Amino acid sequence: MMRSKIKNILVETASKKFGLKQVPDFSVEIPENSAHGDYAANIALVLARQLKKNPLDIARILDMELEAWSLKHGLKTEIVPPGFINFFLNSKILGETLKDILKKKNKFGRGQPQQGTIVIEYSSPNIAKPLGIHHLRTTVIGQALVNTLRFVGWKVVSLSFPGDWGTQFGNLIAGYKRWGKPEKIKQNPIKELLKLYVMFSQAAQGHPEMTAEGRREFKKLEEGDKENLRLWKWFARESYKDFNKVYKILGVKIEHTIGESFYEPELKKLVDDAIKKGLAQKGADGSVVIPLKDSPTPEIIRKSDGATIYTTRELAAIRHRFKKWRADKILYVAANQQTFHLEQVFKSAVALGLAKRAQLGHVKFGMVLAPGGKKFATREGNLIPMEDVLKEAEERAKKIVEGLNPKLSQKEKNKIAHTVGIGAIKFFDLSQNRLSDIVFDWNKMLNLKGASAPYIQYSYARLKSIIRKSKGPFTQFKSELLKENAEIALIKHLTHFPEIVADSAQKYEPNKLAEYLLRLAEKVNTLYEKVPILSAEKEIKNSRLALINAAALIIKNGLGLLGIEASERM
RNA sequence: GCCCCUAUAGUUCAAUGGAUAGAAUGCGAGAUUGCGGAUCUCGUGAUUCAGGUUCGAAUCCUGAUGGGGGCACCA
Repeated sequence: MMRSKIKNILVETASKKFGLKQVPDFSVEIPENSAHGDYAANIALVLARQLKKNPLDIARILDMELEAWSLKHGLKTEIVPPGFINFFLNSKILGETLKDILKKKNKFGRGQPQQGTIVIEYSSPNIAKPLGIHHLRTTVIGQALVNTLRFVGWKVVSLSFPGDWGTQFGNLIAGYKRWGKPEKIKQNPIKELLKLYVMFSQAAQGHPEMTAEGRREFKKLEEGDKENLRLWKWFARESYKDFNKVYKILGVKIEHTIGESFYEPELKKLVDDAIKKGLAQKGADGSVVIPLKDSPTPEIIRKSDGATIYTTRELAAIRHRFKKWRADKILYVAANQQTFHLEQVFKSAVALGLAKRAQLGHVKFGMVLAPGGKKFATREGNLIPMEDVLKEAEERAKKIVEGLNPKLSQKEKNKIAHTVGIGAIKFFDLSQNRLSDIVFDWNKMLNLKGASAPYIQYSYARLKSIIRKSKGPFTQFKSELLKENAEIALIKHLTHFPEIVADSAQKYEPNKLAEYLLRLAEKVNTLYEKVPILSAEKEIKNSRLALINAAALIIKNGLGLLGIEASERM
């Protein structure tokens, strides 16, 4: 990547020229304003204070020293007040990049495969409830992170950790025993189970004897009660069928699904060992806690009734993951609300010697809020099933396809509606900063115009349309023939793809890549309007075909990293 | 009460401490004998407030205000 080459040579040159042991951190950025070059370094500004020199003088000294290197690497430099060094790529190096893209295709921009193993836990629904709109972000962001981190060279283990164990299943079983009807559940399993759970939770409010009843049922489940175990297995089976249906629509593939219940057999020993080693303490009421420094509360790992708790299972999971996959790191793609809880789990894991703090990371994100900015709550039963949202998106997209391309076959229309509708929803999420809240709004989410996946997909389809109409060739070009502004802007943008993907992966910020793809589509559309391709003179035509071929490759690959499909027709 | 996230055009979002704060949408004006008008071009309009640090602050620090979330035997 050119950016890291520039950074490295600047560090090297500065330390040599000014006798520095440590060059302070500085940036080589990709300026938004093209007049500021293709890369801009602020090293002279950063060094000015330390060296007590005029930043412009420092920039000039560095630039002179770099002259030969720049020339060799196809860069023209420029010193600009107050002390920026701007680098411009020349047409020869741009041609080389274009060639590289056409050769490597969807491998262009890939990182070296040696960075270590990272486990990413995401999309962990609770059984006996449908996947809801509130699972959208963890699922979509999680999948994008899996794809991008893998692309830049990490070995990635993708993992879902469903909530299939705990007191809530005591509540569910208690509700079922009170009011459940097997034949009704067979008809519509998830909907009925959710109803029972909600009914019981509501009835238990202000009725401690019912709360105790729920806990008792879970305790029995944990002790291996046959009837409760049978019910639990049944509920779980139905749930996974339901999840997989939605994942299929969403195009999400999670390699491993290991629920909380998996860790049940090892929990007793885990807690007992912790007590034995003096890392956990038994309270007067029979509960067991891990005392935590720098935390307002200790963490409970066994309840006073002797049953385990979520944290206990999390700790067992951490131990298991490090062992099974020899992981260097575990990332939790989980909502901001989980921050305190996960912090407690991480601190507990460190206290028990299961992990170093730096190996555990919480990739947090804002909430999907109900219209009006309120939280969706399952207890009140107003959960919005993800499946409904996805179906609605497909239907809206279908209407648009009908209007635009009525001649396509029904089958093809459906396929395009799926690609466009699902893409729109995913992009709506991924194009925004992870941390901000999203207010759920059908119109905005499904708006197929403007800064959206369909805009990018449309650009792709137009390129593909030209490619279909021409007979090629698609890889023969002369870079000196690509000299229109629109062409140069596009090639330059393509050059930055590896750098953007690397940033996006490193910061766990898919919106960086989403933004890049929007800009790319914009440049493609501008080129499309300004520059004729099929009607151009032969050599120019071939060069332009090579260029749009490369652009199409990058769009397709970039969207793919976000988990979004691109259709050749739409 | 304590803790976490957050505040940027009317609205929805961008912007590693860096150059003239970018888009989308909305509104206004324009572009089609031509490769797909779901497009393109131009215009309009914003950093919550008060201090501080810095050559330079939307960004960092302190305080205030607004919004969301969380605070051990739920997950």
